[in-house]
Amino acid sequence: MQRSGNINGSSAITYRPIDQPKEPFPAMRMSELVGHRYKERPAEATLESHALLLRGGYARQVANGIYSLLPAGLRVIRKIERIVREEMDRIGGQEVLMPLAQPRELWEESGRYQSVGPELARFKDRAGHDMVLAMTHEEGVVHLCRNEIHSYAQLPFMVYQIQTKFRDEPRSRGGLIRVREFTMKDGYSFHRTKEDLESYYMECFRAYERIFQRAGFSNVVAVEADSGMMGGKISHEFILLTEVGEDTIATCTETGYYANREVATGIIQGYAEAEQALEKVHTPNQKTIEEVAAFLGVQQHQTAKAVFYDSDEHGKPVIAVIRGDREICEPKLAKIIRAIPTPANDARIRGAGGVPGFASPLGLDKSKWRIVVDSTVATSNNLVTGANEADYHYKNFNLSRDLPGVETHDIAMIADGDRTPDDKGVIALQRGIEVGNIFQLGTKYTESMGMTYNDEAQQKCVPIMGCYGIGIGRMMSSIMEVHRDQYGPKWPMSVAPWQVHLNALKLNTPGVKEAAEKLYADLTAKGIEVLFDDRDERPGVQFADADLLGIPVRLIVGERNLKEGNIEWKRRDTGESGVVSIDTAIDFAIAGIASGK
RNA sequence: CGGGGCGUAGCGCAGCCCGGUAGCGCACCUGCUUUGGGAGCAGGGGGCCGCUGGUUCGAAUCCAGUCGCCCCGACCA
Repeated sequence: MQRSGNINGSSAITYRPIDQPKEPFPAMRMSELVGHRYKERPAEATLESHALLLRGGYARQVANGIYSLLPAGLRVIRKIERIVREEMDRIGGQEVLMPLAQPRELWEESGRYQSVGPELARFKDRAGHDMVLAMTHEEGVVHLCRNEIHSYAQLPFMVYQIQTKFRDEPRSRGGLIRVREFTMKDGYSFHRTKEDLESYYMECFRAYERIFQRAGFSNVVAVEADSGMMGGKISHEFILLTEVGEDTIATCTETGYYANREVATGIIQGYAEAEQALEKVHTPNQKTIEEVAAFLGVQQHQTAKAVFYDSDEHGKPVIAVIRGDREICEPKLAKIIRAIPTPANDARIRGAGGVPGFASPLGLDKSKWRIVVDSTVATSNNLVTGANEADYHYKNFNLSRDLPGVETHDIAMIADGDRTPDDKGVIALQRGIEVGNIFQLGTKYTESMGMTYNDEAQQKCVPIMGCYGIGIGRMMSSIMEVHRDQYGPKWPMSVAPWQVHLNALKLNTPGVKEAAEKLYADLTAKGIEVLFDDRDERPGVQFADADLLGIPVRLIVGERNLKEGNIEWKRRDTGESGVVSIDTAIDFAIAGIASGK
């Protein structure tokens, strides 16, 4: 299979089919399974998936945001990885493996040794060399590839890995959803042209849709995102919409608009009215928007508030102005001032002539301040704003009249009920978990790290990069969060740690053990991934454990049905159950597995 | 980094105010009885009461410090 859109004579990436037979994971006996399950909910778990992760014997915490995986958990992880590998291979990815520990020099080449904060773990090796633990592998991949690629004929290509990352997050939480050490699939593609990157980016986009669909997610949406510290322009996050998510997403099902709240734009209602004369009013000790609005008897949207930040890119203090009923979206502001907005302290504000609590862009020395006004202030009239004088505000501030020519941008945080950018729908905010992301990176890393190739005219060119991440452990916890009931997870067949859970009840009654052992042997011989509960446990214990292990198909050998030559079956997902003749049980299991659920 | 909470057996917790040398449930081990949704009885093992220092005749308990974990916020591919 060849990808269409062969650009500028460059060779395309060769896609590979994925229909090779899969090696089954080993069958095993529950009496030998390492990792116990328990009844009591762990105190530290706040999310259901976190509680089940621990209760089901999938993982154990070692330190804050650092986990070990037990066999049951690792099997789920391996299944997820298998799906990811197949889809990455299918779009022509080649698997590589780069180190977690890397020398400082590599990160100085890209500039990130300085630009990234304390979440980049740094240490010295025994020889005193500065080292880092990679939090992502752009540096690693450029280092790896820059000496392998010399000609345009070698582009494009994509390499990927499934490797540990370490990020010293200020705060991890939620089981495997947000951790410091985690496994990520990260892929990197290299292209000659922007167009080639864009077309491959879309291929990867579609591969991601297949991955999430195969892993059992029905409501993952791709949203426009902020590329943040990664650099680059276009990026998408794949967000699983769920109430327990940490990210907030602006969504509109009517128009299909989806964007991370950090970058979401929309149409915010304006309040236009006839301009009235500017008037200074005494507002003793009324500092917050709530206080001022109440004191003057106006709505919050009839005010403008000023928020101070330290230094734009030129070191000037920043005053951001927005209508009083709205919040500033700091990532948007960051792009405009080309610096991370950090709130300014009072001394800094006063030092430049501002009056905290009664601040306003009116009357500020424009040579000392970077003034950025949000569009909401432009679309409303007669606002109340500070007078830059203690205990005084102005009424009837009108931007175009009173502060003509000031820098006006969209720096507002979008809210429930705003109109979509095309004005055809209404935005609703939803919570979600970011399970993957893709970036059109550009040349940030290839350029800074000196990766070049020769084109047809012997000219040195810099490859254009894309990068593509998926959090493997985060996917596992997210699947558990979505597919579960009060008793445990309900693993989709594609990621289930085992395909069939075989119970033997009253193991020591005549015939039961023999029948179950034979079924276990036959299932195993057919290449079915079966977990055989061969313990002489009471039925309640066995069933509770089976629920916590969440295996899709359960087969129960018990005295009661065995008399008729039958065994019972039960589906973990639907709760359906029935009996089937022991002679056809294997075909029944195979059919259940083949149904893919 | 700011605010709050908690560290006592593998897990969940009581005891701490009011100081006297540690207890309950689950789990684990032995025996008997049980066996289709986390059984019953009997017996048993397991604790530097997070760590360090102080007060005291005596500290799980009071005081100081320190480390760790959890939650909220800030932060964040």
